[in-house]
Amino acid sequence: MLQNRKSYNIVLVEDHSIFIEGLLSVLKKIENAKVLGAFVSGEEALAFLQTQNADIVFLDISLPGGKSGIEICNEISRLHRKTKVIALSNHTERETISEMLNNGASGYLLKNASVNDLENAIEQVMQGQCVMSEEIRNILFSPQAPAPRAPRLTAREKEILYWIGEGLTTTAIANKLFISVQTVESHRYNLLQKFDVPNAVVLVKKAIELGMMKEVGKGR
Amino acid sequence: MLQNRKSYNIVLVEDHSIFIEGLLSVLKKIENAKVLGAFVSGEEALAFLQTQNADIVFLDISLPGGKSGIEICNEISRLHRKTKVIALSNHTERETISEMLNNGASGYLLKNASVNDLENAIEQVMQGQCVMSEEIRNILFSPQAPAPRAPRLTAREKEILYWIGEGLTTTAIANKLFISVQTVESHRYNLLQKFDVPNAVVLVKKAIELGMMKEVGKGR
DNA sequence: TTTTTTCTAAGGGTTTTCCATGAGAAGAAA
DNA sequence: TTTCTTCTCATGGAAAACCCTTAGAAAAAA
Repeated sequence: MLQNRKSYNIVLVEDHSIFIEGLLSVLKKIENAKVLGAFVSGEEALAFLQTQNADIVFLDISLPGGKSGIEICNEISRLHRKTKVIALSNHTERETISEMLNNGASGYLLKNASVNDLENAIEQVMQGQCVMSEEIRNILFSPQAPAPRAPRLTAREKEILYWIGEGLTTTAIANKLFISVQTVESHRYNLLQKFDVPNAVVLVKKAIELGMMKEVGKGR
Repeated sequence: MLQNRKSYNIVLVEDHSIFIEGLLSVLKKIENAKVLGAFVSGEEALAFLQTQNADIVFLDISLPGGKSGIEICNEISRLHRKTKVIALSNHTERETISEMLNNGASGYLLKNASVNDLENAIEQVMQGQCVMSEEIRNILFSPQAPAPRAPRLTAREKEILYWIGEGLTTTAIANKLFISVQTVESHRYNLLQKFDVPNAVVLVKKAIELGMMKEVGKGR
């Protein structure tokens, strides 16, 4: 193969120095892999990429400093179209994985990947394919968890919901938001309808399960 | 120092092969460290330790196979008194950390440890001291999360609480439990008192936070 | 066997929530 | 501009929750 002639330029972004050592050591064994640099933060890697072109970036998701791997991934693939990003992480949440792929990653490997996995990944990604660990594939393509779909709430409803969760009565909420009691009751009623629940207790419980009770509506 | 003459025999237990590579590479740089073997599962390591003595075992917590790092740690320190175990993990939950230490670990390092950290850890542990990453120390010795102490509930109260959480009305609960509505109301009232909350919404919310809503009271 | 806790139940009143529907105004989207 | 969505407010009645105290019986603990 022609491509085997030239070696691929690789950049590592990873905050665990021991793991970097491992990657270096492993990549050394892969003949057409050449590591240009290893960086602890995404910002450093971005700066480096402005000076040199890389073919592949192995990118961790949990990074120190302001930007997460997801943001870094987005920037790399925006600014350096030819550079392929392969996520290298232990995160197995469906959400995280698709975030990463949606932000331009060409692959997603778990950190327990073998040398072979790495080698294959490099090869495939350079051929324009998308690679991911078996486990990741399973997570991504397994039958969606039976859609615990959250109702779409309006801004006001989120606010009301929040205060209900704080234990305020309808009257108290009305006073706090400077609107009439009837209005709050309307929102309350609509919330119960949207969530299809019989009362505020189950409403809040369900909202918590759906992760919708996190400081919603405080500001306005 | 005398101790520098002989090298420490080290065993690695870790299921991420790349990380093992990193460890090997890093430990190679530490003069008096000698790696006897690296194992993917705890069972393998235990078997190995029956044939050879190790001074130090670097032990991951999440391991494939039946036994967790915590169990392995326990067995190693029970069966091989002279062998020191250093946990090498990314888990930062107070619970996990103290579990590990209670089961005989002499140290707890995070996986983002540097070469220096490793070197120091080896040295200190061999001198009979206990080592841990700065972050771990902080977690362990930081002021206990102000004890979100859960009220002690009676069996009946747990049951009532559960059904409130399921959205049943007082009457419905009374019917379900074959007791009078007044009784249920009493329990309800007492629950609000014990939790010091104004209504059932906050009651359930707080109970969820305290982990008290898990299949409570279903059986009786 | 006392003492304590828990479960049971009641009274009687106040407050809050829930139901269901209608409807005007303002802003955003088509 | 027209349509859609959201926010607003209202009515009026039914149901449920909350308040607080008292109290007997049974079970558990001391």
